[in-house]
Amino acid sequence: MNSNFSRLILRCSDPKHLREIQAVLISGGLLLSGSFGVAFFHNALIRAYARASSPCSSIPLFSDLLRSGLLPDSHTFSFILKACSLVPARLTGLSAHALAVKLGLDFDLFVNNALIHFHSVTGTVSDARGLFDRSPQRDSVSYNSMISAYARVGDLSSARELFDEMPTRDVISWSAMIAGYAQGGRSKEALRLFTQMQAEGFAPGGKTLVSLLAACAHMGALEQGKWVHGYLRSNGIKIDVFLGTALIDMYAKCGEVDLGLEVFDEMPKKNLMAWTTMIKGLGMHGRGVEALKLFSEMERSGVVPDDIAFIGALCACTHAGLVDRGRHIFDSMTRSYGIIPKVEHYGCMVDLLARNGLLNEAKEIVESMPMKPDASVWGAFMAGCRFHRNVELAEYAVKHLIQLEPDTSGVYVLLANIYAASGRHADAKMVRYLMKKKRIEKTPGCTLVEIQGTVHQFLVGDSSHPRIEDILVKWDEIEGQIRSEGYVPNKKEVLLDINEDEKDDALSRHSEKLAIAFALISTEAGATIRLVKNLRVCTDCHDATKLISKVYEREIVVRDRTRFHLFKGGTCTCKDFW
DNA sequence: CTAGGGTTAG
Repeated sequence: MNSNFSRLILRCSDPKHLREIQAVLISGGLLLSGSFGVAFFHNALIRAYARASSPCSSIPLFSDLLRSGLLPDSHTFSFILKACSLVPARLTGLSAHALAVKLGLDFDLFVNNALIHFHSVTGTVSDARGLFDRSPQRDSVSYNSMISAYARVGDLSSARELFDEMPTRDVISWSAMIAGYAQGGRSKEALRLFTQMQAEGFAPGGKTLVSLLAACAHMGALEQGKWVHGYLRSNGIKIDVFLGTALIDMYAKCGEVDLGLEVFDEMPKKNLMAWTTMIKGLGMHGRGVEALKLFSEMERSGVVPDDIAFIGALCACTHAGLVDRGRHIFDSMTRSYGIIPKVEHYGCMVDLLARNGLLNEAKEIVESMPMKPDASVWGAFMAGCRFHRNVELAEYAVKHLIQLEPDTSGVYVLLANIYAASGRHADAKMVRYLMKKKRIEKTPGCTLVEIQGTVHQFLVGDSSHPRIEDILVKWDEIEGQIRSEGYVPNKKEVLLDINEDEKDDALSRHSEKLAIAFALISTEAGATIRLVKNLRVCTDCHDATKLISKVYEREIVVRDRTRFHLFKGGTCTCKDFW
């Protein structure tokens, strides 16, 4: 009887069933009955709940146990620590730790590792490191916990140090390190480590591939991402919500939302994150109407949107110019769901209104919002002023921006561009002088392009690429071709006070132009070209790219800082609105 | 037996 019950408990992975079993035990008065001073079922339940990712149910059981005078064993401790790490519940975990010390329990490898993990999640990395260093013995689990602890706080060099020094690495060590690079935005290193992992004969699991897909999404590495998708299929790895969401995001960020939609439609279970990712993906591609349709569908299916989902919906309105829908959604956020708008939501509204030329309404929001507008709010406002060439309001915005972010180059560059575009060259000069004086450097424009699975990087004015000669020759040819289609270099936004020829030159060295020229000489006729930019695309490059798509009969997909542009036959899906 | 690695916004 006893052993049957505990076997049942330990085999059970569904919290609902566990609660049923618990109810039966309580009604039979068996829950706290123990043999040899140990509450048998009690311990088993604590373990099972922690394992079934229902940690909140473990903790009250533990408190019961302590009140009953029966003793937990050291296995129970590792599970209660796991539960406390998951919740997370630092105080309970600490008292458990103290109790274990008081009881003189055996701190074996399992308990020690659980402690390291607990402290790394609920305390500081250095707490965890202290435990790690003091442990009488360490195995790969201890190392792996420390690696992910460092990765979580972004200390990748410490993580890597441990990774390199550990005697034997397993799949999880590799996976933790790859995840660290992916989360820290160091996608190239994530990919490189993955290649190395495979070379050393480790087969990646679903969890590793989720991180890898995030890295692909970040870099716009479609070929790599597709390879992962193929790998999943050919190895029969089930696409759960995590993998599904990561795939959707990867396809969306690599310019193939429709492939993302296919994955989305095939997902049997969709959680909030999956919906949000799909909605945001459509929004980025300017497919706002579809995004909002999905948002309503999500609401109908009973998934309750959170603040982030609303940001997705509002962004979708912005990129598709749906002002009234945006206003309505902003209201319904509080009215229907009781979500109090955060700065970000006000930022979305300001963006939506300002981009659509409703500058005064946007200004009213900035001035009346219940919290202090942050740099992103002023930034959105200023971008709108710039787009609609309202120098006066832009200056007003910039005064606030410079106060909030006195060391960021973007503000100065935007202001100088506004002045230059409206012919106020003396003011533009003044801004540049300020930048020089404050030693603020302009963030260099950077474009990535994937050619046959390899990602190439171009910086503005960059001549480090091995084929730079060919690239420049090609650009001359391109420029000649598009000039005959009506291209006139748009020098308004070039802020350097150099002569006209040099301005042409500065423009022609923009990183996306170099990348496009390179893509044209290294891909077959008709192949789609995909670029990822770190900044917003400039007006001149946008005009040029439209014409290139027509003259060379290529589809060119450009991922901006915030959205996608699909150039085809001389037009762009953003409808010149970004 | 038990412990360690995962996805979205700005």
